[in-house]
Amino acid sequence: MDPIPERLAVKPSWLITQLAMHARRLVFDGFAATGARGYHYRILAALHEFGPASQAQLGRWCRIDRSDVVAAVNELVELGHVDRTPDPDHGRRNRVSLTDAGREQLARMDVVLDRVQAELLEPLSVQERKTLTDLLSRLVAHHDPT
Amino acid sequence: MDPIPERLAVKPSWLITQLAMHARRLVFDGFAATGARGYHYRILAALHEFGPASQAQLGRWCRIDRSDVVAAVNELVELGHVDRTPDPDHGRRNRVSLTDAGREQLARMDVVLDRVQAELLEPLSVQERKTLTDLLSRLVAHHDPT
DNA sequence: CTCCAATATTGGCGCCACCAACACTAGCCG
DNA sequence: CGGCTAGTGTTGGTGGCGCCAATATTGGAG
Repeated sequence: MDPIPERLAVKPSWLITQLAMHARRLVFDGFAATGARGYHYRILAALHEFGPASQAQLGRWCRIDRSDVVAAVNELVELGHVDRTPDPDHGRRNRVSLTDAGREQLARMDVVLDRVQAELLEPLSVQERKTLTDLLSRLVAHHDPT
Repeated sequence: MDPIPERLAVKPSWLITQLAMHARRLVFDGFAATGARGYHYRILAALHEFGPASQAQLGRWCRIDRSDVVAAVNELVELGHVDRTPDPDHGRRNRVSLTDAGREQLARMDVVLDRVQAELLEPLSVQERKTLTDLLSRLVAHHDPT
């Protein structure tokens, strides 16, 4: 019961945004236990992979607006997951770096996210998951000027 | 340049939410020309397909919270796209119905959305689009208890 | 030296989703 | 019939996410 209007149910843009909503809910609920949110994971992941960086660089890597990076880094500093120090070689620039606690938090969030992926794709076979990921990757790459 | 952290790029939940962001942007930009937004289209589509209904019913069909339906219907009434009249058979309930102007607006928005789908899926072949839509439909159905 | 690009920060906006509380109504069931 | 439960409309608030403008400051190019 409570069918979805055909006009919507048929449109890829609807399917994608609806599924994204379910995904965000799963991620949000999972992260809630760790006291974090999406922006935190993105920044921790970037720092872990690329090393210490300025906030502007983090924003470009994570697809987060500079002004939102400020707030997220504030929170991460407060939580002790990152350090923010002035860049010695560059007056105005900050140097954000991962702490040990941040690394641990990242590991915790990875566990959560693995569970979320499994739950999100539960109805699909391994082959289908691969197909879906491939198609999505191509679309994201196409729409991300990067 | 400005690569996406591997941890993110690999996760279906990231791909889906990122693609959803691009989709929402395309839809938003397209709808801007018509002076409407997503909620409006959903409600107009439901009214066109299922006929006049209460606000609570619209919310269930469109996956919109009751309180948000209030605001959206207010805007649609203001725009002259729907009528809101008290349900004669049911004291508290309203009866929301589509106007001629609403039907025309829905047609305009359909044109916009068709263009958006084409742009969104541009890199994919016809067969791939079908595959993607099928996979997404199954996932959405799985996560939508309704 | 001057001008331009980049950086950090503040403050604000909008969409979408969600929740709690209230007032009221309909319908059911004892 | 009376009272309770479920459903309805409405107000008001919260939060995540994405985005933009303005400001102050700094580095580097020309």
